Amino acid sequence: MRVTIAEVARRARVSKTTVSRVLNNKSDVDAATAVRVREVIAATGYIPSAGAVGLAKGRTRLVGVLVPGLSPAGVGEVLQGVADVVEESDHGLLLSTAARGADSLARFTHQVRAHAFDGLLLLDPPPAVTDNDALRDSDLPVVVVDGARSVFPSVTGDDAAGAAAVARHFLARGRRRVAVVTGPGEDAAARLAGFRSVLEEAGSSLTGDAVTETVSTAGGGRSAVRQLVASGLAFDAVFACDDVVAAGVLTGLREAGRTVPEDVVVAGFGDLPLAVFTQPPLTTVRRPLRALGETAARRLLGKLTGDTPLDGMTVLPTELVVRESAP
Amino acid sequence: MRVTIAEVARRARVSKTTVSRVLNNKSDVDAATAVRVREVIAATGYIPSAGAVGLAKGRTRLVGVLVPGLSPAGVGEVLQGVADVVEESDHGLLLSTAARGADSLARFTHQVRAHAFDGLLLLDPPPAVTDNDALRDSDLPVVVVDGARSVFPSVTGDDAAGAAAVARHFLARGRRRVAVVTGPGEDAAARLAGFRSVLEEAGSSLTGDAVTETVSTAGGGRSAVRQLVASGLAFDAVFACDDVVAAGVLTGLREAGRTVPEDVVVAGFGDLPLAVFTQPPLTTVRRPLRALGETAARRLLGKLTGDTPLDGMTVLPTELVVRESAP
DNA sequence: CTGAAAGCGCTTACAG
DNA sequence: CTGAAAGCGCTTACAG
Repeated sequence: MRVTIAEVARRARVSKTTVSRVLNNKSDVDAATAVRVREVIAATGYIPSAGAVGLAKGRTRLVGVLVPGLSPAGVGEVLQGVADVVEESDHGLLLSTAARGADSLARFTHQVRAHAFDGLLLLDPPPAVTDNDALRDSDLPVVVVDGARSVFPSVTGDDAAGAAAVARHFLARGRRRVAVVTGPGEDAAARLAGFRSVLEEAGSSLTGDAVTETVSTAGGGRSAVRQLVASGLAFDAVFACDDVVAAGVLTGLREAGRTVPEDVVVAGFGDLPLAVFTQPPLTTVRRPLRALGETAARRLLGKLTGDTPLDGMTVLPTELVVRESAP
Repeated sequence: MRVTIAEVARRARVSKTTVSRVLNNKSDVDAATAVRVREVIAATGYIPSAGAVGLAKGRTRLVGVLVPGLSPAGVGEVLQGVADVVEESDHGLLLSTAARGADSLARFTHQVRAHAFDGLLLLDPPPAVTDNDALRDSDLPVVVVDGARSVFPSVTGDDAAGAAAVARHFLARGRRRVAVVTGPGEDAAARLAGFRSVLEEAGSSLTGDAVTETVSTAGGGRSAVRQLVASGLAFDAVFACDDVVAAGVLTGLREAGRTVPEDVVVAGFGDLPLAVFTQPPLTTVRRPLRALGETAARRLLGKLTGDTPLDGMTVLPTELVVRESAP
């Protein structure tokens, strides 16, 4: 049989109220009484029921996390950062996935309405989530990681600065005929913008031909290079807005008989695990994935446990990682 | 103000009992009454408090999942499989990490004792977890994924068969002088055993010199090759018990001036995302990661929602994936 | 310093 | 078919 607060109270010959006081470290308990209660707690291995405490206190000590999916590279790292902070604060992590579209959204909305958690972390949320009525109506504390133009407080990496660092690196190495392979979405757009700004400052510029938009896969990078080569455009550097795409670019260049980094230097974005395994290894931009998760979680918990107000956007620095693809 | 069952009852002019009946789809409710109650529920957007339901029913509708960490390759895939099944069954997923050693374990034990979830999934759990007293004492349903010799019901991949397939592939290609780079741990041992058994059946065998144990990193694979080359052993094939190690083996061979796959063929294990990005891409063994998660979750939920008994070990097939490193 | 009682928001016998 | 009451296991005014 499960031991309850009533059982502890009986054994310690006090009321449940007093046991509760000891449990919650309230003052106003006689030292000797407290000791006795603690002894009984230790002897019985009593742990308060999370559910009952939650109901009585009106909070769950649970933090919800909504992720786009668990397999995409990077999600695990961010989540690890979140978990580290949340676990340390003695909260639980309730994980939800947005992988199944409308169905996922319905489930998620339900959880919000059911008060399944005290606070919420949104990883790269789709608009359907951030515009969600249930979420807006609730006064649930929310922090977004990597959500573009979100109405909620957010934490993100300085991707534009990272892309700018790549551009500067290219220029410093004397590469002037630069091509870009970009993906769909706002993240890629922000990177492209950061990259372009440096080029323009330097009096160089990116012509329309030099920018290829493709899908964010290795296949996309490879065919973008084929297209670039076929167009006859001369280029001695390629910036891909994503490491996976960059890996495809490497393959495409190899097939086209161009050497890397001699003929063409290549840089990616993200510093995914694969970046060190390509041939040659990729120069890329590291996003502080773990720190993004940690920071977001810390801000949320600050709101939950203290009263740190929640607003604005935190931007974490990115870092240029130089490897052989663009030394 | 939050709308409660009492409020719904008041508006529908029935008792809370009746609202509860409608909520839980009990029969014995007048059709017209049920309609009226449902209308009020819809109008108010009422959702039962997860905490209160949990307390009253004695279950949380939460499934706990303990992972070794979120960044290691493969964990995300398994977790995705788990999430798909758990979310579909209308349960929540309470995620815990074993990344912080004793501290993590204490937290985890606490959750078990606090009845924070109705059932538990353990991913590649350390002995400290499976031997945990709190866990054994509780009658919590548990399913283990990839736990060697676990006392709990488990789901795992047929690694030995996968390794055997690699050995057969090598032999079929006429490679007789085979070396193995293995890691620490029982997983690696199982793979080595499967590999070795095929070789012995074929009258070939693996001498002590041909087996190098190293750490499970690219650096480990690289130095293992250096060592192998330095030893003067002749070899025309390398089986690495892990893709990351295999990637290091590739590097080591390149440095030693051996071509892959001409001089030496190489196979890894795991089919991690990086396997397609190495040069040449890796022949390897695919473990059914997502299916492992799905199967484990399905078994656990079968126990929770139905009464499917829980025992024994489910072994899922692995698959040889042939790429250019060992065509 | 301590306890009886009410309350958190539900569900479940029990009685009708 | 329906409701009053007790109960799930805690916490929190309130009174002493």
